[in-house]
Amino acid sequence: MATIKDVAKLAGVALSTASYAMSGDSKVSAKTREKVLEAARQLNYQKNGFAMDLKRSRTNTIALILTDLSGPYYSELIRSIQDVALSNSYDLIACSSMGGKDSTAVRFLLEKRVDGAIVLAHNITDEILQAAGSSRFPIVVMDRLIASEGLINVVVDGELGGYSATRYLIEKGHEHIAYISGPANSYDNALRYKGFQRAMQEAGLEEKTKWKLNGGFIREGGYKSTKMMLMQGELPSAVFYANDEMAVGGMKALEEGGISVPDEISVIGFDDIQLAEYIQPPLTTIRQPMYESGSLAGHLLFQMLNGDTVNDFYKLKIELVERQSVLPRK
Amino acid sequence: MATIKDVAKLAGVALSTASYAMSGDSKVSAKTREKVLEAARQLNYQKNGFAMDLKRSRTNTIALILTDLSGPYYSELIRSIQDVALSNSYDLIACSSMGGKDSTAVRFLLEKRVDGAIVLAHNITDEILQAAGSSRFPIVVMDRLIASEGLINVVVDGELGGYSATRYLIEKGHEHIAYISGPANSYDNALRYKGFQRAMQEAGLEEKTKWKLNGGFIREGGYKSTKMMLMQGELPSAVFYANDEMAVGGMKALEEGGISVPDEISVIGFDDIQLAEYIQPPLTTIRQPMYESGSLAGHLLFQMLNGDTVNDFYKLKIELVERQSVLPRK
DNA sequence: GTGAAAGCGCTAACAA
DNA sequence: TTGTTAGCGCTTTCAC
Repeated sequence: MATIKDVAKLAGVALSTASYAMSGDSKVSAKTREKVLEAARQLNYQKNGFAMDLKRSRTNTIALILTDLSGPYYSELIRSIQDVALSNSYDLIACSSMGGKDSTAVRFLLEKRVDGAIVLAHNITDEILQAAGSSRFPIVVMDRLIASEGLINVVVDGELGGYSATRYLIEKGHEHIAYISGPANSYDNALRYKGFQRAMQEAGLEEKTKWKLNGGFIREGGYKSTKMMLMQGELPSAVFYANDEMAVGGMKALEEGGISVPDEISVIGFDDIQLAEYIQPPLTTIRQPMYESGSLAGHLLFQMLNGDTVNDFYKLKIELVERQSVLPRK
Repeated sequence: MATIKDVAKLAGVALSTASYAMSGDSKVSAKTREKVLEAARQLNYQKNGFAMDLKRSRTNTIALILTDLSGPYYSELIRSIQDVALSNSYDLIACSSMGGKDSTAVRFLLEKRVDGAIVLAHNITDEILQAAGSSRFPIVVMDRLIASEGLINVVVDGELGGYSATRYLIEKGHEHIAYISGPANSYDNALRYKGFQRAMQEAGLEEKTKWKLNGGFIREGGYKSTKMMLMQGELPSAVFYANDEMAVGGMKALEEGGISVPDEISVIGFDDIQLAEYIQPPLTTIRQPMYESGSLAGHLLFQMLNGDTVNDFYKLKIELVERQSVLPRK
């Protein structure tokens, strides 16, 4: 691989002149620049990114860290952050936190291979985030509340979401409501559940433990826990799935069990994933403002990168999307 | 930010000893190592990734380059590559080629910020790929045929796919078939169209230019071109959308136009995206072996990284997924 | 087992 | 305008 040294030698100029010429510095004469560029072309020269970053100690890149790159849920979020990054002429890379402590994500965070990060990955521990974040390395955290230097929180009001979903069911006359939950350690799930409880208590409704099942936020989990609920005999009149993926799995289980949605049982989800609109019946759900929150996260990150001070906590509102999976109880 | 130098000083050892101690080299005594580790802890030391990469001239990272990170289509592909990377204990980052020449993707490729790449991004030009690829920087290209040192091709048999889809329609008795195409410059689209033409010619069927419309591979495009087709009056008995996204858009247009699928018009797609199964009616389509091709691409990349020689061309077979959007012509 | 020193490829301050 | 040179932070050879 040719280095800038080779280029300089071939062009018959000093190292620095070659460097200046290639970065378009105005102090090199047009003639010299052309000579250098020609030499670079001949040698098929490509600058070494690391050397540059090392020298500059800036990468012009931010990272988006997700639990699982292949998850289809985040596409709007990614898009919004991509837009912000692009308009700030920063590069964006996405990396997965699969692998926990040894993941790509953690290395990027700890070894400062980027200038800042947006994190939405519950398997990255608070300790790592706290160790990584600083005023010189801002991190926007979107999946939990955590306070530390350089960390700022952008979250969606999950409690209100859980409350609204439950309230909506109650207003439709439902009294027996099941809650299919996400993973026990999930902050998001905890919030949604808290909202669920608040609405239930407020309405003087009883929450049955046999109708609280764990679906781990995945489709398969929603399917299995619904099957289990079916086997228990008595059915609730409505089910609140703590996310849409589980609702999709659950509706499949219901269908297989010959239970019609929404005639015999009402279903509400959470997230408003793309599928929600297309599934049969279209799923009533709580929409998370993905684009907005991603956009906000991105803007905040760049403000911090520019040395501006910003608040360290932002909470976004949710919105109920009424479709056809909920019917008033007869 | 503390450097290894600070750590060494605090621990009272030489720079190199500190380095050895932290990388777990066996020649440092346990006592010295402990001293160093303690100092590192005190200083909250984190190694600088770039300096390491620069020195090592290896990054242990591969990149997956996609046109648009937010596209939901690739989730299986990403998953498979993620799996392979993880099992080779390599890091994987995903970056977008949005922004063309100035995109993150191009910088990563040209500046060798990773050890190798898998590319599925039609807006990266052949020239860039050819300039970037070499035996020391392998690239697996999945969206076109291109020969150059260090480049290997993994493609899906799009021509056969286009042929099979069309053939299937013809066997169901359809004679008037529209083709909604992808972007003009898309290699994938060209292939699918070629297959379409072959099947039509073979069957002695005439291809009408008014039934060849461009939908740009996006949902909106499928919607618009279908609207346009509707306005033209005469309808084909079947439509071959060159990808599922366009089919989704198209089916919406058809529904709005009061045309029933599949009773009045049959529809076939290409890709087998997740939605295909859930849309009404479920979409008959050509499945691309996403997981398999991603897995293959990953394995090949690592073989090249290990210095093995591999063939430079692989073609994977497609598969027709029969659902309910096609009916025999009455 | 430990330390001194070279150098990865680049940028930028300084000198000429 | 051009050239010389000092590092950026790290790994690794080589001498002790």
